[in-house]
Amino acid sequence: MSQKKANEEIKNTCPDCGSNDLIQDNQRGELICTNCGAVVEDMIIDDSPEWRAYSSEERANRSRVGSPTTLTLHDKGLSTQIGQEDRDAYGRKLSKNQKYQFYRLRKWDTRSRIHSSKDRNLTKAMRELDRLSSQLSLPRSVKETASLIYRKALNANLIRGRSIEEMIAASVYAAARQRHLPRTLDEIAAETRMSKKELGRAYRLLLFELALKIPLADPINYVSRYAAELNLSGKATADAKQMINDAKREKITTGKDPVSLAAAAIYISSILNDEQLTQAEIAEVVSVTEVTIRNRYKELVKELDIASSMY
DNA sequence: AAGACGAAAGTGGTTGA
DNA sequence: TCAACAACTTTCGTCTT
Repeated sequence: MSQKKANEEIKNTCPDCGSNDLIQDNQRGELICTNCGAVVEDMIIDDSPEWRAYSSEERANRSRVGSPTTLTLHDKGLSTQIGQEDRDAYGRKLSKNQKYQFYRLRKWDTRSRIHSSKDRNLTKAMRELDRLSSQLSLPRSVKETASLIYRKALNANLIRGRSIEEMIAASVYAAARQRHLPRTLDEIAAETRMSKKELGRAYRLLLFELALKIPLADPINYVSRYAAELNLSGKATADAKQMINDAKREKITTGKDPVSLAAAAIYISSILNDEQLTQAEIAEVVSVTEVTIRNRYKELVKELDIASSMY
């Protein structure tokens, strides 16, 4: 029971919302509130046992049972289910009477599991989240974060009157940015049935109502992504990032679409490193116009005195 | 002929009176 | 609520390689 002891040092209520519903994420070393998504504690130590078993008896005693809980299932993956087989534990067929009993049990088991409208909503929402995040090939961390944001929105009664799809998409957008793997509004809108405009509106609602703290989209994150897509060398990618940093220092990044800045930096860097990409190629994969890339890159060249290193 | 260039006109969103 | 505005887009004719 030395494990219990270690855990007593750790908080068990969320300072943000007072919920006791905290889960420990040992991969990231964080204690997270499942109600509002706040990180209650970080840098915690994974004290789950690394058990060894020397006999089958020990193994039976020490096995850990069940799958890890996950926020992407509406009940966090904790529920039990009554099996569909009409047989008892010994594999014998059930009598007619028993069969009927089990039918009713199953029915009520399902009903109680998915009973509240919130739960029903979440069930649908998590399915949609699954679909969307795999379409966008988003990693698990983003998915979990999106799920947290959505739960928070649900608790704040922001979903009623709006479509689940809409709010899930907005949550995904927010989560991707929070995790520094931004997807553009366009990319997400393309995978859903709504416009960039509607998505943006839903996202702003989330931002405002939930007071989410989301870092401004950093062009550097887009540089990594798009440079990889354009097969730019590591050196050229690093140069492009450096360029963005210089641009930030020169105050010329505010108000500009971070995507177009990334595009311009990639363009310049590709030329400087003898890996010349055409404006059209870049425009294609980052989905801004050539004209915009031109404008941005002219500006960068001028403000950062890049011309001198070109000749 | 492909790519780069930039002018002109239009769009959607933000800001400030 | 309206007008001004900045960023971005679309389109297109022209220059450069």
